Amino acid sequence: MIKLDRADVALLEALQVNCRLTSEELSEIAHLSPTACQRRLKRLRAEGVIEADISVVSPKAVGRQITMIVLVSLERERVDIVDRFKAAIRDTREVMIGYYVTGDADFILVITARDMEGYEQFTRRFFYENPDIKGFKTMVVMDRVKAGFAFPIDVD
Amino acid sequence: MIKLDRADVALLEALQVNCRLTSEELSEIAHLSPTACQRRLKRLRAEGVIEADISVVSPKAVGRQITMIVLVSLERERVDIVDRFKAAIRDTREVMIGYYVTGDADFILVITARDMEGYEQFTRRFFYENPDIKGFKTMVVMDRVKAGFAFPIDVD
DNA sequence: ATTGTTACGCAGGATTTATGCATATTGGAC
DNA sequence: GTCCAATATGCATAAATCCTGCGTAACAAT
Repeated sequence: MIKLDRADVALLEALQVNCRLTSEELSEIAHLSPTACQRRLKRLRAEGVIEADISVVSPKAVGRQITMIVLVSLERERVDIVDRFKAAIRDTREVMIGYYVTGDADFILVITARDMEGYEQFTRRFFYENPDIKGFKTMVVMDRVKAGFAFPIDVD
Repeated sequence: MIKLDRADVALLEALQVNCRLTSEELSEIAHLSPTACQRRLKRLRAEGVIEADISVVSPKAVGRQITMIVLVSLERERVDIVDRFKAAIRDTREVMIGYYVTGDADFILVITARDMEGYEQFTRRFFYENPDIKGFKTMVVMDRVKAGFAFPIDVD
């Protein structure tokens, strides 16, 4: 785990919400000069603390009308099967989020599709044609109440 | 739904992965001048197609060792109760993602905590003390296989 | 205390973004 | 098809922002 001071935390919390802030704006938040802020960000990105800087696109605005939560159970929890499914998740662009979990299912996925027909086609390709999968259960997202990855960060 | 041409799509798909690309880099992707790319992004942001530009921070790197998926069931599916819980989701920073869903549960949440103790404290505050909640079920995330919001976008 | 390392702020250069203008393209009416 | 208004484009340039080098300050170890 990386050692973070108060300024790092302030920067990270701000950037989790808006990563297009200028160094000037960040300097006000972190109480450092703009240059120091830049350097810290450079370090935080190099160290993998900041994993990515991404734009969140509204699925609905671009024609992806449905979002599905899918609980997936595998035939067996063997390492090779798990790893194979992890790779499938990473290689499949319709899968926005994929977590390997304990509990009711082995994996939980968040998937977008144009419509139900699109989702059905996806299930055919991704689930039914995959012999590693024992079953899956779908929940339709009716409202993306909150979609982000921001969380509170504590000073070390 | 917003009308998107090939260039818009190329831009959006690139920015879903990396929103720190320069206009020059984007111009190569979209086959437009850098200025035109800037204008398109300005429009896409103004129209809400791009909802946010965010940095994804590694929870583990900053001491948030556990991520939980929580299925929440409400006492009743009355509008006021649902809206109240949606507001609670939005107001609670530990909740990174919150979807209102059909199926086994009413809501599905993604929550980070420092450790099990931190998660327990959170459940006390957020679930047990909320009379609107009938029950909740937790799944521990063992591997954040894929965490992002990128999906494929079709040309209109 | 000293010393070495790391981080800082400042100044200035390099790069990127924003803006205004002229021109090109597109969409709608006929 | 033509014509015209609206919209989008690329270019040039101004403004803003980022990056780098340097000297100094701060910190950690002894």
